[in-house]
Amino acid sequence: MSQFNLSAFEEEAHEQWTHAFESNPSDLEKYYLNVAFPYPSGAMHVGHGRTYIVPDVVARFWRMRGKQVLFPMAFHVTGAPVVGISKRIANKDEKTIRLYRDLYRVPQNILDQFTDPLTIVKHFADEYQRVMTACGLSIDWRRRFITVDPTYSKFIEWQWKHLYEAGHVMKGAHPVRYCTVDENPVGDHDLLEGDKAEVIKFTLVMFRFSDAFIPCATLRPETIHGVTNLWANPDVTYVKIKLDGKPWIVSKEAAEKLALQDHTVEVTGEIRGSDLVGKKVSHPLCGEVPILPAPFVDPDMASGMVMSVPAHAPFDYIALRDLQQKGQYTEIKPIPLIKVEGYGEVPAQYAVEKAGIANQMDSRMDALTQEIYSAEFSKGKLFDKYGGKPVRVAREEVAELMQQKYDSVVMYEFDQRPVVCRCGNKVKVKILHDQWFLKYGDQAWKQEVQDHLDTMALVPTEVRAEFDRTIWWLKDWACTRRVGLGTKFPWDPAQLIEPLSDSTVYMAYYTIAHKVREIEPKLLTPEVFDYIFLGKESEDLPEKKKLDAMRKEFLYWYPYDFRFSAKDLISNHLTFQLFHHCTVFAGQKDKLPKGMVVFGMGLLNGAKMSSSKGNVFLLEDAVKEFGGDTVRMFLMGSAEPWQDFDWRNELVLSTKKQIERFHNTVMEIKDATGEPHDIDRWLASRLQLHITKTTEALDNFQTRQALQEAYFGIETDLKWYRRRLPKDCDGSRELHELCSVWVRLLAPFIPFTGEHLWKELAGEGLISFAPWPVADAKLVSPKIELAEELLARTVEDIESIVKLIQLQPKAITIALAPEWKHQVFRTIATAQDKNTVIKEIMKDESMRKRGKETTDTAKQCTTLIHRLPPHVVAPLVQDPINEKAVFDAAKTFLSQEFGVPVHVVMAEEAGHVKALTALPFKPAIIIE
RNA sequence: GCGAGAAUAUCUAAGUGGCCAACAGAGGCAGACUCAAGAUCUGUUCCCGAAGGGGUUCGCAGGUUCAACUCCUGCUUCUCGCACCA
Repeated sequence: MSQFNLSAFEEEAHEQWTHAFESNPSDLEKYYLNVAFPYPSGAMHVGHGRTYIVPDVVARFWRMRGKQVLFPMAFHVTGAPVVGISKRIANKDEKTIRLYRDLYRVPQNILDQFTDPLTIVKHFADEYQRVMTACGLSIDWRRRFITVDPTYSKFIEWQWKHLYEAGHVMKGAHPVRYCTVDENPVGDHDLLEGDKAEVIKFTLVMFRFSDAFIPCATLRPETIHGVTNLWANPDVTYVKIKLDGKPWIVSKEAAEKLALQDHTVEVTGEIRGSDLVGKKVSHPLCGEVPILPAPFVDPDMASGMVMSVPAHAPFDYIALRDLQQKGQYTEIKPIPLIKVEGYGEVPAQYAVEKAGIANQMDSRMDALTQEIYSAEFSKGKLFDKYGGKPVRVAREEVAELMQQKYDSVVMYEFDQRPVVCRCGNKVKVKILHDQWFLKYGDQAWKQEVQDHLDTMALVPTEVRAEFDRTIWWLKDWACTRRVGLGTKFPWDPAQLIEPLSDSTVYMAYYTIAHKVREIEPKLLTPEVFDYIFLGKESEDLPEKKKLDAMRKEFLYWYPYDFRFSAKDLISNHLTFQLFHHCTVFAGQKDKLPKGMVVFGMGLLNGAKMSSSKGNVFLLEDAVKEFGGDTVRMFLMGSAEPWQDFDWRNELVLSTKKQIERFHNTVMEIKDATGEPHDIDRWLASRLQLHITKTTEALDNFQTRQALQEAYFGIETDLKWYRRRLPKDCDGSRELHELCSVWVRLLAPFIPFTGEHLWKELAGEGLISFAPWPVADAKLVSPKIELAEELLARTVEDIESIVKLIQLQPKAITIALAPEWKHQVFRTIATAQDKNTVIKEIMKDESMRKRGKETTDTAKQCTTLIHRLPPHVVAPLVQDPINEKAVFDAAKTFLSQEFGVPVHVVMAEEAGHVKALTALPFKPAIIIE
């Protein structure tokens, strides 16, 4: 007799699985699924577990359904993070070392080698494979690769050649966050502060000051007509510079920034802010305006000089008001120039006064500024004397004018500050040259992708909106890098292909990964891949025989059926890969991806899993502690894939008990020898339903739903079945078939236990390849199920009455409704018009004779019909069951259940008032 | 701020107009078995009830409907994404 011992089952199964899931083209229909490959920079936690177990369950399901399934895996090692990690380890950074030594438990001798980034990813790639195998993932490991393999690099080069030829790769300049100390662009994760800051474009409006220009940065160049003065900070020292040879006056900080933004900057002198105050500058369009003192002007914000438009900018309005209240500059009046509905003559004044704002410190100032900004931008129009154009048009025109006529430039600046690098230095905006882009901003390309997306299957359907939005939101993507691991950029070998951009068509590479290795990398020209993937013939192809084999693999497997990934990849990777597929396989619509399944996130004890915070539970530990099947079943059963799930050890523990219970039940009943009873037919009928529902659920990737049906659904039925069996019988020989079905339905979820039980059941071969159960329509009997439901409901009713009256019953009588009540029931259930149905019934003379009894019955039946599920009412009308026969047959069972004699009579024979309440499907119950 | 979702009993969670006091699991409580613990099994787990019933519920406030957990409107709260990074 088999004892429940998960780790023994696991060992048994692993032995048989070693090469079992290596998959080759065959005569069978294929099913190709894949998952976003991991970046192995650390150990796997249980959150990763689900990401890979869901596709495995699906893979196992389709394999059992007779498809040739390909489930490959590889490792993404390109990029910068591990380079940083290796540096930190080399620098003996305590926090990093603790993470790797203590949490990920990397042995010291290996940790010592982590100063080399490639060693890190190779170490964890091996670990990933080990843990994935421990989880029972049915992966074809022959196809494993890492993204710096020379052959893979060749494949990337081929892919990029196509992108380039399609005109999607472009060289350009690009503003980036830049640290002048590190002399490097700064990514989100390198920021101490300001990760939400965006780079925005300021127009510099040029005011002439003697022989130089003072540039004022603004987002609203169209308000130039309303400038009444400039603001300068009297406590700041400004510098005179030559910007590209032209004399300017800006803050010191601004001079440094401009130097990073494609300009030559030569500092020629200094001038104190206080020396500027009171002077006049000439307005670019007409006349002169004064420079006023303003301590609030931040030299580190854009040019360090501000133009004041008090009619439209609340800050300017208040600053001016403050000065005027001290009796200064009273001659200056706000000059309105934009008309916008609902903001009076002078919008800034109107808004400030309406809000009752007293001074610049008011916390509502920002919101107010934003409000006016938006209102004017969307609805505002310039006054006729200034051209009468909408704000959005005028803005462009003034910006244009400044650059054409006044040698103004665009200045990039953050929309909020401070932005601080990890090193503590302030981050600036730098324009990077020799930067290459993928033109995701290209409208035609977007449209191609959109057209294809519309034909794809997306699970869950809600994510479609997010994909749609991403496609149109994507802008050109900087696709080369200077640091990290990766493939050299073909058109500039000093740079590397950006890591997200090198992992977009690799699903096609899987189809040949194990074979392409046999060819020397240097022979892998673009022509070779053109032949394999596109069928393009060319002269002198090397190793033609091998290429043909690969071509065959590709044609057999591609396109992939489903790609699985966590939902945070929608806005980049998952959409990128569609762009790339559309280009590389242009003109071959049948090679484009067919579907995607997007997952939710993982929580640990209710909190987000995070390696850096130490809130992780390592997958390997989970498998060791609870067993692979337990981890699988828990992860699949606690939520549907696209929902967030929460890992809690207590719950996992009870999952293990469930598997044990399943194992023990199967072992108990599989060899039952009893003769089949009527209830066996019921059980068989129910089983077909569970087969159908489990299959449907897995068809739709609903792992939780499937598990509910396949595990709990069958278990509950089995309980009722065993309760219904005669005392001396512990099951019929037909239970063997039930066990066989049951074990197979659960095999995708708990394959280790599955393999073991399959052997115990003397099943043929491995359960991993056993045929998936198919519901047999001949075994389905709605009538038997309905009769059983009647019985179960009646038993429930009796139980609840017995409990309520707290009497020890001596006998139970079940009184059945007479035929005329069934007639009433049927008439009401089928009635079109609920209002006239009673009249209809009363047309019958025998009904009329019963008078009130009939009307009461009609009312009760109406209520009852509402309460019964449709699946009960419908058959009751079409093909009524013989209640007498049902209860007569169950008499023994009923008296056994309640320990008293049970009588079954027709209501009119009962001679008891209670009997009169009998209704169809709800017999009267008389307890004495 | 913008975009995409979510809110159901102690927890996880099913439920898209009448099957609903609401599937299932976990947990709690009571009981059986046991010397005992664990495991297992049974009952119970919003309130009331000595006859299968009644009452109040599914974030908050309204609305549509004979009928709403389910549809509509507004509000509140939460999660995810907003990129040059895997």
